[in-house]
Amino acid sequence: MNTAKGARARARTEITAAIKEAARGQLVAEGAAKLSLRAVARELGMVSSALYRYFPSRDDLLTALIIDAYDSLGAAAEKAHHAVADAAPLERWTAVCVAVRAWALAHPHEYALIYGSPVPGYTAPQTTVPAAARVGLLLIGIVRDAHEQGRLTGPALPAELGREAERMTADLAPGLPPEAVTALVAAWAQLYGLVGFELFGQFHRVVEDREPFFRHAVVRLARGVGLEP
Amino acid sequence: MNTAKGARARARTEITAAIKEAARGQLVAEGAAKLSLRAVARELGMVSSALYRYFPSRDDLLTALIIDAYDSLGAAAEKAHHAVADAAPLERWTAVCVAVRAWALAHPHEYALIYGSPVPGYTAPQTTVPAAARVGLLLIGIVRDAHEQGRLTGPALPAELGREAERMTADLAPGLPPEAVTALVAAWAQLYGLVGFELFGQFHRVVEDREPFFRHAVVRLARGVGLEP
DNA sequence: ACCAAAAAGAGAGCACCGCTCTTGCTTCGG
DNA sequence: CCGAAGCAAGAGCGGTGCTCTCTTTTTGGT
Repeated sequence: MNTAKGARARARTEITAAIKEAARGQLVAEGAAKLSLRAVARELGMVSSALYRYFPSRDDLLTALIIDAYDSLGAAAEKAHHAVADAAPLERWTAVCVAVRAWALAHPHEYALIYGSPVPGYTAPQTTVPAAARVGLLLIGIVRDAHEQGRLTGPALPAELGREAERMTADLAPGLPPEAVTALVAAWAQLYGLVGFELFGQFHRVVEDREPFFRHAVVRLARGVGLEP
Repeated sequence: MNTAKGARARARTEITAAIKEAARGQLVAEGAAKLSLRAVARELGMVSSALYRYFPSRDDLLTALIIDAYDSLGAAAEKAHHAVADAAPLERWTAVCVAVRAWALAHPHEYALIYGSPVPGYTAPQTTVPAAARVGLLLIGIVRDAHEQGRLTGPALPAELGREAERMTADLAPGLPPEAVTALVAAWAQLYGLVGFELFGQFHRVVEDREPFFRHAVVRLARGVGLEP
């Protein structure tokens, strides 16, 4: 499908990729706020206006980078999970969480792009949703397997959440106990709280030995969801 | 100390405050990335270069806003805590967490400023530390009271964390059980994961009935730390 | 095979930005 | 009362995102 498209189409995809790569380089060097279309164009030997043939605005370039980042994170998590796919649910859970943290530490600016503050008036387009969901789906799958293996213990849940818990269960993971789904969604958010605090410096002079701390916290998260040791 | 300082000093503090207020206005309207010194100056009827008498750079203005935001959040949390200071630890814990969430929802851009991605090359100056610590100290105090009342139950902790847990305990909350301190630090980070996900749209089409969900998650957090119901 | 249409690049230009420097005016303190 | 310090103003530098126009190149239908 590459060669059949003609020289022009091939050049387009190549240049689009080159732009994204150069932009990613700027991202790791300077951060999202300093990403400059003109600098990207300069690096590629183009004139700035030519860039607008490929991305209608700076924010669209950022959106493309966001989707790539979600996909990169999702792929890293999936790869780590695949390596322990036959292990116990708790191990799989830990592997995914550890992979998320490792990816974040390796790509801090891209992590900030997707889980930090959203840019100015910008709201993430629907396009990002599937890529963003990959880690969540992985965690749901682990809990589902545990449930089917009868290795999921259920905690108590206040009655007021009954309705919402059932709705979330129907939407996200039908068949699972609603209490587990509620705890899972919370654990999902809390995981990124841990990663974000480490990455953005909040743990400075608070947590020093971070990897074991993280592993421990993540196991506690899993226990909260009902994953047995 | 205001009137005794002479007209010039009084004017300086007033203008500094006016600049911060105008900047805060821009912040809620446009977000931190679009905060423009020139626009602030325009709004105040000054010329842009005059602003540099008060803040040596845009980042310094942002730093001032960051400190104010930490203080505003800390004050809101402390006020909410004071209202239930005589209640059971779990209630006090919940009150503080709910206040953090409420403040974040009411001041999303300021929340993004302090708990979102850090700006470009910028590292938070040491000045922000005391203001940033207020909520954490509140939570520590609640757990300490629970411990002194004998209402703190301790969970198991892997041996590998012994060293780090003891160090954190000595630094943050000497006298408390190290397992509780470890869980507390994790819960502290996880709290902001919950708030951030709601605020930055990650819960869109996932969690709908957010306040009860949050309260529930926060109670689970407290249980994890060892606070009895 | 040709030729109109579509796509792409180049350049000039607009309005804005952070920031610096110089020039006068006002207030302060000895 | 007067020199020094603080302050506002203006011009200007290099940078930004983005638009518009003009030219060249590639494409696809007749």
